[in-house]
Amino acid sequence: MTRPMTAVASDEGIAPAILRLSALASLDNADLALLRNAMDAPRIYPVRHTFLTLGRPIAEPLLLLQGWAARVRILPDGRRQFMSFYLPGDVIGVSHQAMPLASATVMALTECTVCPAPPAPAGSGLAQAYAVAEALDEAYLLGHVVQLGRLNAQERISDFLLEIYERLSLAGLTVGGSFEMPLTQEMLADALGLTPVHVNRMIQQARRDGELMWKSGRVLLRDPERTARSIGRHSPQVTGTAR
Amino acid sequence: MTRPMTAVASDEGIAPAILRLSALASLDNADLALLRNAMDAPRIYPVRHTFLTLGRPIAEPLLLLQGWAARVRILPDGRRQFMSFYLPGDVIGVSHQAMPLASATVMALTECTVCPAPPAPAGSGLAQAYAVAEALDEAYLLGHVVQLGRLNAQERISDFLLEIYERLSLAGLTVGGSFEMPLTQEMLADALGLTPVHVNRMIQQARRDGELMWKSGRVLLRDPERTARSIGRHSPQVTGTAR
DNA sequence: CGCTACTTTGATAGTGCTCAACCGGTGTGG
DNA sequence: CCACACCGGTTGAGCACTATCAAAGTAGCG
Repeated sequence: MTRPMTAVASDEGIAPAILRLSALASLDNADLALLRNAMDAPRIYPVRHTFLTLGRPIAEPLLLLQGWAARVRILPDGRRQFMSFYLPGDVIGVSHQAMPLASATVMALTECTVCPAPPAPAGSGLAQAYAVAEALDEAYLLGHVVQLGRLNAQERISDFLLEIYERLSLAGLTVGGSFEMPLTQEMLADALGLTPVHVNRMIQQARRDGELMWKSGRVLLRDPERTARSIGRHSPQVTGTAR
Repeated sequence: MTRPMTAVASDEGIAPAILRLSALASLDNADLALLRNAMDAPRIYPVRHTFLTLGRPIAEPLLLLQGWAARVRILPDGRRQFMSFYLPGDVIGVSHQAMPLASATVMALTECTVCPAPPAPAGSGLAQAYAVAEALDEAYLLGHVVQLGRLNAQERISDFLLEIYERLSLAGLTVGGSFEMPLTQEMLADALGLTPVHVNRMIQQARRDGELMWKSGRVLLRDPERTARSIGRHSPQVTGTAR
């Protein structure tokens, strides 16, 4: 457990989160006020900070403003598996239980800026946004199961990058087909159930195939549409209204 | 879509579901009355019935009384992946959205008896039971990701059978270390991200190792504790109170 | 400038896949 | 009552994908 630093959040830091939540449901001024208010108390945590620990109580849900975090499980022999990722605008630690215990450990993969997720009034747009976010979360988790179970290495990497691309787009964090990718190839391997070496080789092949560019923490997908079609990817759709 | 048959549910049909829910939270007489009442209108669906279809609206949550169902995804080229299983006492199609769309297709793997899941009064034991059930569901899904990502074939099979054993125990559906396993090896393969042939070989090896017996739809785990230890399995724990 | 962390490369091994065939039980119809 | 079909389980041979081990290259950073 590490201590937060008090943050002087610049506007560009919190915009993605608001943008993302707005994309999930229409937020009115009251909702936005709640969010802005909560964001007045941002906290910054360093890499490897543990937000939640498997089996320990969940204090309060957090809204991720900046950075990446992930649900992770470490096996006794050291094998590691990332189960899902949290990007700006995602909510960490929602539960509908009275005394919830964390169903997984959540760890900061980069420096992370967070704030408490403001409780949403029943029926509000914000409540709806939370619900959609939760449903999306599950949809991505289901997608991850399919990835691991039935896609080969090449397909897993493409599918993963497409998912991230799509999610970051909702938060306005993509420029053209490109976005920041703070994960190392080793982390990617631990998300995709592969070894770092093999991930490296498949990425190089994708590069040779002109599918993507990947340099110094930034990924450019040459033709997301085509790639998506080639691996039969279809994006989660969990609400009748949004998008 | 197939038509339900009207059922004359015998008591042994609904007991497992009540047992399971009671194991998740303490239900009072009002809760039990709600359940018993809902169970008065059981419906029986044949194998391969589709309860929910990916992207289509969810009508009402269902309580599974008898049989097995699963969330499944079929890829364009025919590859199939089971993402999670529903056993007696599980609730199919919970959502916190206003107009929820199914995040996956749910299909009956055996003949299934279901009834509408009675709406739970806020704060009731039943509501708590639903919440815990939902959390458990997610915990098992996370476990599935780890299985697929970081366990080898042998470990996946053991882990899967242990999970099923544990879940059926909650519903009182195990006798000693044995329980009914209606899945074919092919379905198991589609759950574990393997081929049927390889599943077969690994099962035979487990048999030779004296780890399990598997005959005519019934599995006996010789020493669940030892097996669990050997693969470092630890059971989900998502509530401070129950169990 | 020298760490350190990350990426890249090579050689070899092994787990799990593919294809193909056979076996055994069960249910059905002649 | 037997023939046949069907489904699920079993077996064998060969191969491909991915892992493993080891080492070298590269980039950021104090």
